[in-house]
Amino acid sequence: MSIATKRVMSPPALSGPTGVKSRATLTMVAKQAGVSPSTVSRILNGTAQVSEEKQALVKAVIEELGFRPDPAARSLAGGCTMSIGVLTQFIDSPYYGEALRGIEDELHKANYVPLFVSGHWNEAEEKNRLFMLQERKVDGIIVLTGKLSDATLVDMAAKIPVVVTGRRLSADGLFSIDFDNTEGASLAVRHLHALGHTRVAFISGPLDHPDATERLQGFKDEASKKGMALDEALIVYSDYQEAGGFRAMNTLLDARVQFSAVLAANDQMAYGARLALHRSGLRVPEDISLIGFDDLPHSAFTLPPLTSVRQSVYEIGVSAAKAMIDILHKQTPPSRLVAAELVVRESTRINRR
Amino acid sequence: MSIATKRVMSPPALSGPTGVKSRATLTMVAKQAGVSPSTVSRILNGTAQVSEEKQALVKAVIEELGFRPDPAARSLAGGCTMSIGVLTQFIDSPYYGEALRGIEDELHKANYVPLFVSGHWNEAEEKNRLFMLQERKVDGIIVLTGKLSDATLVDMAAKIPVVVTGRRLSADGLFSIDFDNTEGASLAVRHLHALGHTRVAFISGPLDHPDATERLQGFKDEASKKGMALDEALIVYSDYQEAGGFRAMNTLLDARVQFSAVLAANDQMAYGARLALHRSGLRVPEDISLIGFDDLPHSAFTLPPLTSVRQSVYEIGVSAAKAMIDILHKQTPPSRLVAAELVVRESTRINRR
DNA sequence: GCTCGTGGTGAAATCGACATCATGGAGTGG
DNA sequence: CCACTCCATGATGTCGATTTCACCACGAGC
Repeated sequence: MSIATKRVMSPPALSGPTGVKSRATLTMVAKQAGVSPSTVSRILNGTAQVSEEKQALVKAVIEELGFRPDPAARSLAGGCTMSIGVLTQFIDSPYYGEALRGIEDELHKANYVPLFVSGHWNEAEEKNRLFMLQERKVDGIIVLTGKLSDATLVDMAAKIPVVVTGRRLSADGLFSIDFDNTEGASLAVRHLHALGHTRVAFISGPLDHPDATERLQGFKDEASKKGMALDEALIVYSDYQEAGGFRAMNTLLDARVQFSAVLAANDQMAYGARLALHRSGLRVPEDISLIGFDDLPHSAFTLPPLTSVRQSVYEIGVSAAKAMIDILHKQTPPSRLVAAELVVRESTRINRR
Repeated sequence: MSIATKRVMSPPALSGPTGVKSRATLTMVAKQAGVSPSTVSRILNGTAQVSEEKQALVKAVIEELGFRPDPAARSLAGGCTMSIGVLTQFIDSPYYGEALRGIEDELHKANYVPLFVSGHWNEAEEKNRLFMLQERKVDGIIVLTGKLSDATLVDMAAKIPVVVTGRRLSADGLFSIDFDNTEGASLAVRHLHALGHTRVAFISGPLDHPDATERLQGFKDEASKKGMALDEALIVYSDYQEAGGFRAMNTLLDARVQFSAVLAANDQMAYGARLALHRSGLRVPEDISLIGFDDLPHSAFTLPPLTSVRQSVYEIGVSAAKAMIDILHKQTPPSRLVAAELVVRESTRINRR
């Protein structure tokens, strides 16, 4: 209805930075340059050889007309859409947020556009969104962790390039980027051990998150290696959220378990735990040492600034995007296992007890 | 997970474990139902009247084949793409993040898909991204604040529905949703005044953000109305970031200005300020009261939990999305001015001095 | 009784780019 | 000098949906 009216106002070209673009079409470029549309297309995609002069000529015309191929038309005709689907879990997650930024920045450099969708840690929803992405003909899909089975991903990779973070997986058209979660947890435990802590509590993430189990494993392994206490009472399970960390800390406190340090499986839970500690009159780090995991940007500003295991999530995002571009360019991306690093701030201290 | 096979039928129409499904096309539906493609299209978009029986028949076939119209083809043919462009500033901003979630949730209900792009508080970049969005033929655009001129937005609204937050603006095809920033700041000042604070410092956001100037204005107005101190030395300008709040607090402290309370123009700066206060041996709230603005989810877990001016950013997102859907349905969205509300926690207290 | 809408429908053109195929001329080899 | 390959390039069909136009039947109006 209103669509009919809209179409009329195109011709008068106002191609300046003001932004009103009368879309130039490939055909217009062709006519203007005195060649056939096929030739223009060929130049655009480098599909076949074209003489130097025409090439230059056409490029000039493209520039002049400010022509940009229509993604929809491209997609229809079977070409690429220059867009990459990105499955995250919650669009406002402080953790994955950084990865999204990395992806966006990197993709933009290569002229690709990300399409962000959220799976909300729900397998059915993730599948659904992935399906939508394919429906929208994205050229590739980046999956940030999630609950999908490996098989699902491998299957999908047969049809479309996939890059997945948070697992170690390899298949045709599939590339994965993993963090060293176990090593990260070990790092934290070693730090605590060096400070003389022998009884440290662990607030775990939900075990249906693969990274949560890895972090837990890392904690257990290193603790037992160092001969530290490892009773079940020292471990509580929570949900990776602030409120969950708060509750977890309280159950730990209520159980009257003895410990001089706490390792939280992510920073958000550490924040909550820290508040719970405060409510119980326990000081950090004087009475209890506290370590987080992820080193969210905010952790440098908590009270006290939080010691945390750092994995540059931004870098993960960048790497994932780069890997995707590589795959799209038919190159094999270099394998990357993002290393963990301990950022020591002020929430940990020597055990005086 | 083995149940997954049965669960998928109407919405995603995923096929067997292989996942590969040769997309049913409109033409296939038409043939299968024994009608012409035109008729199917008409039923799909309600473009014209179709007899009851054919309508039912075709709908059945669509269901059976799991047909979903191809967005690209639709877009090409001039129909709608069922996608809405969303311009945010940083994809990982804790503030806008909530709005994005609201938008995503609401849009999804109406079967629309958001396309998130970031402007990075850079006018040229914002224009550029907006341009890309139009190129991708989104059906509408939601702009979260940003630095674009009102004129730019109004111009754009002539071509495509626009919903913008953070300003009060009205034009054809343009709808705006604003928070009551001034009122929010007033609220905070009144609270402080009631607690007996007469000298309160203000850490402002960058003045090229319209909301920052409004918050500053609200602070000034209410402070003078209550006859509170208002020397220039009490006001410092920063960048809405944690680190900026930290620096701002320090300049305030270094300048040896007298004050018993601090109002930060957003929570992130309040976090930074709080750390700076701690570094100087000042306690919150015993020595200094502190109020933030935005009430980020995290603020309930800071030490002490932060009193803050709440504006449900999630709601803003939802409202923006709803308004967009309304416009797209040719209805006039109800005007909404999101009210501010003070969440009193533990960072403020009676002034004893 | 004959025209004039009008509601229901199909045929065909179109959107913008890509891919296949056809063509004509330039370059080799026998 | 003819045949044959090898370009560069143009013509044409295709992707999947929308939309315009033409058409047919059926009542109503004069």
